[in-house]
Amino acid sequence: MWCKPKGEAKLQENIFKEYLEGKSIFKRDRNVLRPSYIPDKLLHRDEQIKHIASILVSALRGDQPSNILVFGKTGTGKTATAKYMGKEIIKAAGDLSEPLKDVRYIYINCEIVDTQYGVLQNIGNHFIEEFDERIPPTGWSTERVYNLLWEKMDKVPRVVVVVLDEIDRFVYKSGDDTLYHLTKINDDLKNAKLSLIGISNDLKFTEMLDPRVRSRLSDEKIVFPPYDADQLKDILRQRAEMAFEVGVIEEGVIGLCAAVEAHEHGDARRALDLLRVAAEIAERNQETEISENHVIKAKNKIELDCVIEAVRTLPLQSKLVLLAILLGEESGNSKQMTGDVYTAYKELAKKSATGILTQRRVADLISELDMLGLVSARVKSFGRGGRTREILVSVPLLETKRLLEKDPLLEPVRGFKLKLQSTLM
DNA sequence: TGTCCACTGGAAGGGAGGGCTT
DNA sequence: AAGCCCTCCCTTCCAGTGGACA
Repeated sequence: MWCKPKGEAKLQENIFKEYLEGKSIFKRDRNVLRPSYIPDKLLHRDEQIKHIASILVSALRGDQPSNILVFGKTGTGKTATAKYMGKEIIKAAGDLSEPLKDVRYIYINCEIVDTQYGVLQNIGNHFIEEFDERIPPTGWSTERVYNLLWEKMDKVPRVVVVVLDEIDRFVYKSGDDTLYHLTKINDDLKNAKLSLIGISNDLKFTEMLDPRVRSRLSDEKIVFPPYDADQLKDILRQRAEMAFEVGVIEEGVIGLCAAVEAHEHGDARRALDLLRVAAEIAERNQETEISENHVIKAKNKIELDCVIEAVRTLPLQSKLVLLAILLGEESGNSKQMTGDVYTAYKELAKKSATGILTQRRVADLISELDMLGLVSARVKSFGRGGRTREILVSVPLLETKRLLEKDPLLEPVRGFKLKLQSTLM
């Protein structure tokens, strides 16, 4: 039985009091500042919304809309628009005087569901009422899932729109077999019709597709350009009005948030995060106004939090590789090669009593660290010195090392120093 | 111009693990 | 319990690469 010590009970009673009693900066649900919130009106995306609507309207007539590929960098409103279109089309289908059409709009984030089986299972489970049971997360053959999905989907006349967000990730990871089957499924369906919307931030991914899939998938292409500073300002202002009381935001705060992100990426998602975190910092300090200073603090916090989260969630072997790179840098070798890192890694792996991976695998892990932005690894040729990656650390050395050494599994290598120095140059 | 280095990066496949069917 | 299927992580193999150097 767990008992509360008396003193602690008193502390717990009061611990939130000062924060609860302090006036909140937020008017209501602060989630309106989260990128996942879809407002009733999406700003500066009229053209794209109209274009998609002109294609999807076929669904409301019971016909198959053309497949669509949507391109644009992160934070340009692709996902928000896709979800918004989903809300609108379901609403429009419900408003039809003649309730003849069953329109389904299925959104799948391929960053989360990135296997062939997963995508088919996810679509299939949207027709749960027509199955006797759910399709299990694993265990069936992909063919079986596909056949069942096709059979159940085709039971009644309907139009199914499947949105595959981050479709490029899915193709890179699992190939285009599923897309081939999904784009071809209409040949076999008698009652239902399926159309696909692929969302990608990589314009080149279609090069990887089988030509048949490419031509079927990209009936229509829509590009989402990055927002400029003025557009970001409008978006921030729209959300700020929903989120904050009047007078909470100091003059210039929204402009600064927009300017920072417009300068770097034109990314609305990050601009909203910046504003939200700035507000949270102000609130935590029990201040009643959000100032430009809070925005600057928020920017630093977001950057550091990203690094901390990325490092913390790395698998053990990747942590060892990153630690090897940090230790190499610490020992004065600021431009390390794959060979240097592998030598250091082997020492660490030996000491930590984990299995030692091959150099081939470690090279892949270095690429992954590069993709996460924790290191910068560029392939460089040194002539007779060979061709290899030159690896530079992109994160604060000491903080990251300290963070890694906190991992209990890395306890055996805590305080480890490299004996070897690079022989390069 | 050919050689050489130290890899890179693609492909194939093994094995473990998780979950389902028979 | 055995067999099957899928995914993930990893190894092994090997052709290809870019630029310095002889």
